[in-house]
Amino acid sequence: MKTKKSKLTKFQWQVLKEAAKIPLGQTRSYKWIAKKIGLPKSARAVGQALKINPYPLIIPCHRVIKENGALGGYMGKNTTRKEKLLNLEKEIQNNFRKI
DNA sequence: TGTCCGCGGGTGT
DNA sequence: ACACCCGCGGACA
Repeated sequence: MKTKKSKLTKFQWQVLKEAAKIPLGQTRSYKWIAKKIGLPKSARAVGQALKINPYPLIIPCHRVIKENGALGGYMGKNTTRKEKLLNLEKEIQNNFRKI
């Protein structure tokens, strides 16, 4: 992927924004976001958008899972990353509650 | 439960 | 402009 312009399309931003709105420890499905941006059938494009997200630190792409509950994929099919990250977020929630 | 097709958009050629 | 790709989803066998 060249992405020499590093400029994402409107669609991409919509997906990233919705993903960024996902509360800590919460999860959303690709379709959920797709519907949110007005394209309920573009779950695929949503996943691709999250994949190419330029700000993985602020875009909780690991919070986005499949509609059937599966983690879908994070790096290929290594859903282990997602599980760990989601579990970590659970701890973060717990920390907030403690404070 | 496993496989196939369709949908929507991206990127490369 | 065309073809292939993708971290899906739903239907069908």
